[in-house]
Amino acid sequence: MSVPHVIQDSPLARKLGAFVALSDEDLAMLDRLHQRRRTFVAGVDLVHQGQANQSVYILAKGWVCSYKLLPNGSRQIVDFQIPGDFLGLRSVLFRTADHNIEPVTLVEASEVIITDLLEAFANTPRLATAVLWAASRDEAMVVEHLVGIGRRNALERMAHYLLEFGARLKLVGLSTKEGYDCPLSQDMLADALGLSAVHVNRVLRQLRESGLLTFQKGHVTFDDFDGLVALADFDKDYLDHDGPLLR
Amino acid sequence: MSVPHVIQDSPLARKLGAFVALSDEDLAMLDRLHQRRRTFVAGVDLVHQGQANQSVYILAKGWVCSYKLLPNGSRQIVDFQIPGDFLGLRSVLFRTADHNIEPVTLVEASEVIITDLLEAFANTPRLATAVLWAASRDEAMVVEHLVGIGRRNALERMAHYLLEFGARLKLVGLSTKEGYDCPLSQDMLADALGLSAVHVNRVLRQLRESGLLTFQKGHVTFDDFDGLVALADFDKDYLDHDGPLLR
DNA sequence: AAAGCCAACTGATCCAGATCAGTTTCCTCA
DNA sequence: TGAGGAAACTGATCTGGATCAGTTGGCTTT
Repeated sequence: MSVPHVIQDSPLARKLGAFVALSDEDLAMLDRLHQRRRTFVAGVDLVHQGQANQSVYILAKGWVCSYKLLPNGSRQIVDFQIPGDFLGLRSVLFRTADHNIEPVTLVEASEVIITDLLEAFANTPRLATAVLWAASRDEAMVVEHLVGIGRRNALERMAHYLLEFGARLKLVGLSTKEGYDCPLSQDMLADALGLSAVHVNRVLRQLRESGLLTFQKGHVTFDDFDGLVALADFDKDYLDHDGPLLR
Repeated sequence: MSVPHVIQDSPLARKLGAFVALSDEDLAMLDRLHQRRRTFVAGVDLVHQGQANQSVYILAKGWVCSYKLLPNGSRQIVDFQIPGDFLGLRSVLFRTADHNIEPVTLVEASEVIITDLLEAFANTPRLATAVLWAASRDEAMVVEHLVGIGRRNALERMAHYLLEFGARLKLVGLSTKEGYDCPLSQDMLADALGLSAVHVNRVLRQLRESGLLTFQKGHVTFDDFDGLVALADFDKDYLDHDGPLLR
């Protein structure tokens, strides 16, 4: 299909395209999946524990978080989703039904009926491969998160986490070496990193005062990128190795 | 196939059978996958970070752990595998290549060539479904582990973790309400739970002295199962809900 | 322009768990 | 049978981060 046409430029297309060369058909298919656009306001749960969904969402704009509540009142945020990420992909494939999903900001997402998705996969296997690759990358991030909470101190943990967002956002064109916009409150960071909000505040100050990064007014600025990478022992490659084995 | 035959009773067959009614064909297929039996000695890495494998293993006997090393010398154990679990399933499907795998004990496992596995899946879709279900359950356990490290104190964390092993082992007939054999050293528990070995020791003593559980000489005994469940806020169901959505 | 709110920010104090520096127990093997 | 080694176990001390109890600053609402 060398007929010139408008190239789709959704965050998802960007992300997948960074690892698999997508054909025009693939792009067209992605486009079709983006039909029914929906909007969600911040703070209202999208998915509750135990809910069995019949559709997936592709995040186009805004941030979302997945968390679990403990009966002692505390909350652990397992992951954040940013534009280009799938919401609920896993809980559609399986009855995972295990955590809540809540928009952090005003969110725009495309609803995809599960059958449409499966059909798309059947017709464009390369797309399916790319999506599976993305899913496995998400899982690697959860593991890295686990390692961070288990064996890194607060400073390293924060540095690593904020660098990781940088890498993820860069893939969808929302971050540069300089920094990125980040709508997370210190409370949310605390619940993600297993820290108290008070300590998050101090750690952020410490990072700022040592000239490594500044997180203020919803914006993260890398003041000394290499210094941060060294402090956090951040492996720039782990989020973008060369794609899946299956082809 | 109502012809009487010897029913296969590998741990994997047991585990999968607990959630999906496997036909005789399914069982026969599982049997065939168990052909090439191999043995591994404790302590020698099975898979190193970055290694791309062409085969999977089905654990038949012994325990294995998956861990990551940090440059500061500490180790975070991400997960343990017990009989009936797959080793390296994920890193075959994708170039995940992200953590090391090391036998904790003498291990017996069946090597399965990736192509054989995929063929098996194609021929016995019910089996494929069951395996996917098991994989998603593994992922849920990693998330639960993350939550534990992030938001539970040492005592709850330990109680929860040991209860989880109980539930997993029960599925393959290696645990009862009374307890189970557990080959893990206090060091390994420490690296899994994000604690120091010294503290693991004290926590274990505390559990013993409060009459909840005894972990001695490689054996875990539940002295007060309900008390433990209450302390750990353990959801007995989360490891055995009713199976996958896909059929 | 005052009232109300929420997130960011602070200082003071506390404590769970780390670290250090051992001792004890048990198991193996020469 | 006794020497060596690895886990298990201990007491003493230290500390990273939690908790408590606020204040400050910026934004909305009326």
